[in-house]
Amino acid sequence: MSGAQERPLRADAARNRARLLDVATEVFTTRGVGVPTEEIARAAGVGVGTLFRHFPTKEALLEAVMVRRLEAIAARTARLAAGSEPAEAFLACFRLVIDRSAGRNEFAQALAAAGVDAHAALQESSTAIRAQLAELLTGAQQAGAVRPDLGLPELIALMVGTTTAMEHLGADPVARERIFEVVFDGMRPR
Amino acid sequence: MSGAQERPLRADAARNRARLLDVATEVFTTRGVGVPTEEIARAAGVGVGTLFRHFPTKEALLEAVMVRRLEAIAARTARLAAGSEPAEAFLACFRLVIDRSAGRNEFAQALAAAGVDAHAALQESSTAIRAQLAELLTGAQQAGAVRPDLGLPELIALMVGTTTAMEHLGADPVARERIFEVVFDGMRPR
Amino acid sequence: MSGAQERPLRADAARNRARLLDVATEVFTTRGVGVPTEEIARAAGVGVGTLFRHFPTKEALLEAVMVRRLEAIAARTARLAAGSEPAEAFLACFRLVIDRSAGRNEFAQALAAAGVDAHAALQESSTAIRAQLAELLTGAQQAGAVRPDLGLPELIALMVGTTTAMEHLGADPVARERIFEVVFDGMRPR
Amino acid sequence: MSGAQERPLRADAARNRARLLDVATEVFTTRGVGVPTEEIARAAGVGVGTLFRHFPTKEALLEAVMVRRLEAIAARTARLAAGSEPAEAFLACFRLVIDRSAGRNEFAQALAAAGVDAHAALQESSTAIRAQLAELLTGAQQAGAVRPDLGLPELIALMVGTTTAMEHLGADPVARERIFEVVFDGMRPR
DNA sequence: CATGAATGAGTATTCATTCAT
DNA sequence: GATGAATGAATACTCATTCAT
Repeated sequence: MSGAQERPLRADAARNRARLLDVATEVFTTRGVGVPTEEIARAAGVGVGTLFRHFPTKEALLEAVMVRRLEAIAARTARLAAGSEPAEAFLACFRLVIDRSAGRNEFAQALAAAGVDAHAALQESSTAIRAQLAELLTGAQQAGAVRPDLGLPELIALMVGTTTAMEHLGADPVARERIFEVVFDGMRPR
Repeated sequence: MSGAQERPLRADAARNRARLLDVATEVFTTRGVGVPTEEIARAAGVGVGTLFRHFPTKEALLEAVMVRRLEAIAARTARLAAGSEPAEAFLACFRLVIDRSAGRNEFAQALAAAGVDAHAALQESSTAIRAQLAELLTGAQQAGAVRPDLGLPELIALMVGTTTAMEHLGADPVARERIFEVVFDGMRPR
Repeated sequence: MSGAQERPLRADAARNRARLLDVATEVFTTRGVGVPTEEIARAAGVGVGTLFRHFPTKEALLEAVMVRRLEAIAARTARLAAGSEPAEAFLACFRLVIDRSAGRNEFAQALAAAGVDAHAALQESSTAIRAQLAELLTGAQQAGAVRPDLGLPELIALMVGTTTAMEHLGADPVARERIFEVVFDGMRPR
Repeated sequence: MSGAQERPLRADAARNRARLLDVATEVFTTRGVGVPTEEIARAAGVGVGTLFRHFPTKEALLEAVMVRRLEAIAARTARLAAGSEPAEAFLACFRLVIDRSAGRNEFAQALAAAGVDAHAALQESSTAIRAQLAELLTGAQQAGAVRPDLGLPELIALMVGTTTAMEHLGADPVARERIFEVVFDGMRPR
């Protein structure tokens, strides 16, 4: 499904790549994208050279992290869409995106920004998710569960906005749920 | 409450300070906080030395910019609160905060950062706004226009989130209005 | 005569700039262009930041060094051209270029390379010298002292080549003089 | 004279070594010595590891390339010396060296670097050529075709210089020939 | 033997901040 | 007070060389 032909990658190389991605995800998410590459490499237990062998640019690393996130979301979304009725699936997916996008805002924003600039891989997986979202949205609208005048751009904006809101709320589950209620109620037809 | 007594500041010094604040607001808002101090100074028509005389740190400059913004919002809010009935005032104020927070998100978020890390001056004006918002919120709730279980933290989170959402929508006024509708509808009692 | 309007430059700044140029000339000439910027800065008694304030790029520094050399050569050449008869002036100038171009070859080559790629300033002073050389060449040819079929490109190639030859000869003055004799004899009409 | 006894080298190993040398010659000549080892290995169709097994150092690779060149020149020179009269042989050999040294100058200069710093193998083949050149030179001088006061060092310097000159002239065959004429005329007894 | 992943010292450049003019 | 030159720590990225697979 991906256009590039990658050779299997040696066992240790694959492990390093994975560690790098994990560490980068954690670090970018909690401390922002300003963290030095060297620190990421150290945290992953490899030298900088290794980091740059796997990801030729810091930006490429960031992109890879986001692609992985987006793909995870897309996979879950697909499962949700398949297993429930439209309205439910739509809301479940909305929650999913919010939960998975948790972390530093500058980071989460890339979800939407992807559609605008971004490079190949990101573009691709971002497009995939957008398509899924569009379908879910239409389904929920046809089921009468969501206001029919809400477009995909607004939906994404609401998702990004909700993510940001959640970040500022911290962990309090009651408050978080209240935010979801407000947004979900607001999206219903009047 | 602040320990230092400020002497009146010479006329030209005051003018420089004001220009610096104006330019910094513009620059931080449109291009983010990553812009070099030197560039800000140049745009304001002064040397870097002057910038650092007025604001001992880049962070201090950023803070000053935000304080000014918050104070402007507070003033408007006060006027709104005085001149309209509670529910209307509440919504008008919500819009106001969103519109005035426009620009780079990292920036707008400082509103909420209040209790967390911010410095004295920011703390202070942020607290002032929070008080006003709390009052407006309570008023709107007593008037039956807003769900009674919505707390101040959730309100602020919604504001920050809405700001973010707006940023991602760009200028399209119809879409922006739709976001407002969703959030306002969602805040109403069920 | 130079197109850019430079303000006078503070005394210390001028001194630093000059030191930087001197050190860079020395270092590039004797050890090649691979020498780290930091070392050049240290040798000039300034921080790297200062180096980069004066020359925004390592390449810019190299260019400045060469421009200075070229300008020095051009000035001397002009004086030579004015004070002697064509044939003599031509040969004197040839010697001058060789002597002034001494140093690491990669470096000296830039003289000719200048006409090909190079940036504004270098281009300019390089063009100036080329014009002078062309005039001297023509004069010498009309005086019957140089083969008439020798063009400016060949002349410059011979200069660069002679410089290289001299480098490989070291300081032995007799051998050096013999090289000059060979080249000068060779340039005479047959 | 060299202490290590080399075992015959497996067929594929020999092939790899040869390919490496060919590629390195091509690459160093056309793009300079700054090209990364990895790229050379890739172009030769082997891994870096293999490159470093055959040549323990990048410098060693460079040296090997030059030795091969020098040996090729030496072989041709020997044939020339055997088959023509002294004066002709001398000039033909001069041309040969120039033509064979074509390419990046830093490269051609190794010829002269002989007595200065070079390592064993280079030293050796360089010395061999020098001996041949000395003989040819003497022959030409005895035949009255070359000024008798020209020593071997000057001859080599002239060769290196001529190579450099040629590089700066590009491909124009007429101009190149003119350079040869100048140098050859210049070398004649007065 | 071949491979290519890992390493990490080394390099150019930026930018907040200080201080001599 | 204002200026802008000087500073140097910090940072992304490269590349010769080593070594596990």
